[in-house]
Amino acid sequence: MEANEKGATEAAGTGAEEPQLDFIRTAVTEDNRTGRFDGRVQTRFPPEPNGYLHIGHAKAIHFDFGVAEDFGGLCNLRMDDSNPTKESMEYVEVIERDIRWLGYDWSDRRYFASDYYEQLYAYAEELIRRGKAYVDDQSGEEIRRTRGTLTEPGVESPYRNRGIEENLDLFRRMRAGEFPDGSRVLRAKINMASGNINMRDPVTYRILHAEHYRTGKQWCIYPMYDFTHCLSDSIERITHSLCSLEFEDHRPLYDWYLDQLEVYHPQQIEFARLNLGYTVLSKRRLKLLVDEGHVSGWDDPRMPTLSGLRRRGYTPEAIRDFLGRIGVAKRDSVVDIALLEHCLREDLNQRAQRVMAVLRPLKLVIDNYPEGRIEELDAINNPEDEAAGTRKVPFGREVYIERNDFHEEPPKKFFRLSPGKEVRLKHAYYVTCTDIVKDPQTGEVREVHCTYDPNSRGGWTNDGRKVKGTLHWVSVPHAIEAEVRIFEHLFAKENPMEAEGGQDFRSFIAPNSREVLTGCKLEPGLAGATPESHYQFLRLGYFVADAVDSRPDQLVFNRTVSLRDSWAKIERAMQRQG
RNA sequence: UGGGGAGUCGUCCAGUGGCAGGACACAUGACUCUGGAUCAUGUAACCGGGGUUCGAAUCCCUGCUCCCCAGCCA
Repeated sequence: MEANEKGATEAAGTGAEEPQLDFIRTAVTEDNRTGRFDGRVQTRFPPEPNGYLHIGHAKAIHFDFGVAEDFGGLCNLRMDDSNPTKESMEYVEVIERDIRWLGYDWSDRRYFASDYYEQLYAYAEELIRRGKAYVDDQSGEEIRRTRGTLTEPGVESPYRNRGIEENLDLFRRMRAGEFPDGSRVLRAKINMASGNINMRDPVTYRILHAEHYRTGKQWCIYPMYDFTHCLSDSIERITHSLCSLEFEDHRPLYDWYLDQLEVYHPQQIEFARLNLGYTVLSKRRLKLLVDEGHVSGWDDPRMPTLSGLRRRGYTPEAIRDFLGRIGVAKRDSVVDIALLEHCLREDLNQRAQRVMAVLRPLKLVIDNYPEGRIEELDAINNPEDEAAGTRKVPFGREVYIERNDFHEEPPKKFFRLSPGKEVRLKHAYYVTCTDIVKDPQTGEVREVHCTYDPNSRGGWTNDGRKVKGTLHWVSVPHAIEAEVRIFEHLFAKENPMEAEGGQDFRSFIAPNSREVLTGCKLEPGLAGATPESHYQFLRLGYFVADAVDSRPDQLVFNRTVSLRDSWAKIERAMQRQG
């Protein structure tokens, strides 16, 4: 029992107290206690196949599937597809792939609202027969105008009191395709003066001579969300219909349709959707980023989509851990992206193999090391996992080190390589900097010379010497080359939605959120690395072989997340002090 | 100014009449062949004002602030 996965965290302290249930599980528990649904729990995850799933959806998935599992129930996957103009099979396939990748299973319970069209139509006729719906001949413009405002009631349609037979006839002819798009709608007959605008005779069916990706040209009228959703839930015998806060004032309508039709009636429960710092979680806005080319696609490693996170190197375990930690409530909130990154590092730290890679190479020549001599040194694969074992890494007279691991004039507290200083080459030897070769034109450091201590083989001596700095390196003749992509947050502002003065979230897109480094040097063991394999590049961060662009003979790595960097922190602090 | 929601450390989530707690972040120290990891410690909050009560984050009154709703989108 992983408490976090179950959404029930141990009470603080002794752990002897009752587990703390979130407000959803508390409600479900109460329903079970009273026998409201005969102790049955059935949920559903209802995406519309009009875009890729993002981590906000993952929160919904986590609760939809998690609540069902906790109470011994089931969760359906249902494509909420009642708008033929926006949906496609491509999205259905990606949605399924991403949910599976996250680690959830709907077994054979994949449903489509579009499979219920015939039954929904029958329900609509029944609504008419009960005098609870009417065909309105007004235009969209007229309907909008007569809906009223937030403070003024709407006015009733002149067609509101048509006879049942006339309504039935008209509705059937709508279905038969006798009328053009927008000429008529079916409306629920509720209350044009309601303070809740959703209840002011909401449109239930509209005419749309559009081809649907599943039903083709079979239909030219399509049901609206509120009607479709509650009845789909009812048809599937859902007990708890979890959704986000903005549907709170749709709940009276959800309940109204079911009550009027006197059918099985699930309970809708709303919770706050996820917001994350430095990104946007809205399918509409993410689609804009894709369509306008701000990113390379829905799976761009900077995107908060599940596909993007996966390509970036996020693991499903890390994401689910995160989802378990953020909890659920009804207040709007913005979760610190640092928590997501923390969960990722924690997961990868346990299982990523350590390797050495130099991203911005600087040649280091060990003058007293015999020319042509090669040693195979032992390197630990993962200090967190002894079972991961060791590997051999070739070492010789010339190695690449990271350019910023050398400073001719070291700043305070810098204990890496600088003239006269001794550092350790990880797994190898102690070296002491003796000389620098500069480009006569630019003054740029071309190579660094040093001597090594033969007694420090393996990176250790027993003479009590304090060598604080440790550098990663790659042997020059053995290095393989790779492209490495460094990513930063897509937005420069923590809450991109706080745009002012006619601007929108796009004005905060960070200009350099993607940096491509070529000619990076990797230790030879990385040759043939398979796409989507995770590594820790020692001292740099976690990296993943890109699923799309990396080839065994032409490697491309994405930086998933950097290691925590306390040196960068010190640098920043010193900068602040001037 | 109609209707529906929500206000607890910097952030997220607990606490529902009895010492306001956890996680992340931040800070300090220990340790370290990754300035990683790990360990220890610390800083830090109940939207305001009244009231009830021995006692209020919790109950009552009142005010304030924030979010959502006027698609033939979901």
